[in-house]
Amino acid sequence: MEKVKDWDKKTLITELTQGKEFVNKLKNQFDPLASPEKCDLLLEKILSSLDKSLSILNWKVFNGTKDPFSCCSTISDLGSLRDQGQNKKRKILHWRKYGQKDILGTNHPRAYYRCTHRNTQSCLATKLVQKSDEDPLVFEVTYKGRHSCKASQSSIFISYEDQKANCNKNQCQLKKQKVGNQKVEKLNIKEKAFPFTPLKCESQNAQFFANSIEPFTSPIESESMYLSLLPTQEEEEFEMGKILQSSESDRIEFIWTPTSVINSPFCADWDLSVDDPSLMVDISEYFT
DNA sequence: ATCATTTGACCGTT
DNA sequence: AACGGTCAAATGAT
Repeated sequence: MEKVKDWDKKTLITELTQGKEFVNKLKNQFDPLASPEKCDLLLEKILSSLDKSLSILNWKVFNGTKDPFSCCSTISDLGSLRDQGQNKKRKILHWRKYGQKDILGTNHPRAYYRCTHRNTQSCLATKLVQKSDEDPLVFEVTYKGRHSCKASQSSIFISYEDQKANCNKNQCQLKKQKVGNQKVEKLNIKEKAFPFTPLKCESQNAQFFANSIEPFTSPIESESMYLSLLPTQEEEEFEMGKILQSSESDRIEFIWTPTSVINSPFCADWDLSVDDPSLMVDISEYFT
């Protein structure tokens, strides 16, 4: 874990240093002979460095840690995550599995999850997780309903833009579509593209994905990852059971371009689960 | 002891 | 009857 922290810190310093260098270069471009293309390129690089740096810091912030370079975190005010660092207290996850089914015509079973606060706060959000038949590295996560629990009303979120930038570090695809007469969100996660790849990918972990991934309309904490984005106006209109007109144009699709996994500033953080036996579920056992 | 997961049973829909 | 979704007792983990 210490190595991860150091690595994380190094990444941040590297990014900021690079950014500074780009700014200096850009400064030198301010002569009448400099090409606008070169300036644009430098600007892009600067923005990229800043984005990456912010991603690191933002992750730390919304992960509830006081030390920006501390990997283990607590969101105690939400009563949702307990410190897993030194003491081995049980983590309270946001999702609880309540079933698993083999689905006709698919190669992998479908797992059913509901919000942990279903009974205590009548939160009816559920999600389904199923490994894709087309690409065994992809997990299809379908979200139904919105969270109404306290955690969902927390104000610990970062901005939409920052969150989206964070998501850019993952290779994922988010669709909003209709299943039956319900609108749901479908999130396809390519597990190999997950930023904790360098540390954790060998022990591919379905349970991890199932428990950690949030749709951006569900602003709640997650285990080791925070994909939640603040809901847009459009998302606000999206409610369970609310039947809206559906057409191809009605379907919203975000495709985030993959970025380097190894260089991702997120990488350092994904180690949270490494020492967590609850996350060490053999994926082959789970999905075959 | 408490909380989470597993898994067969059950139920509603088609 | 078959299927997908949920329940709940048994089991496992902390």
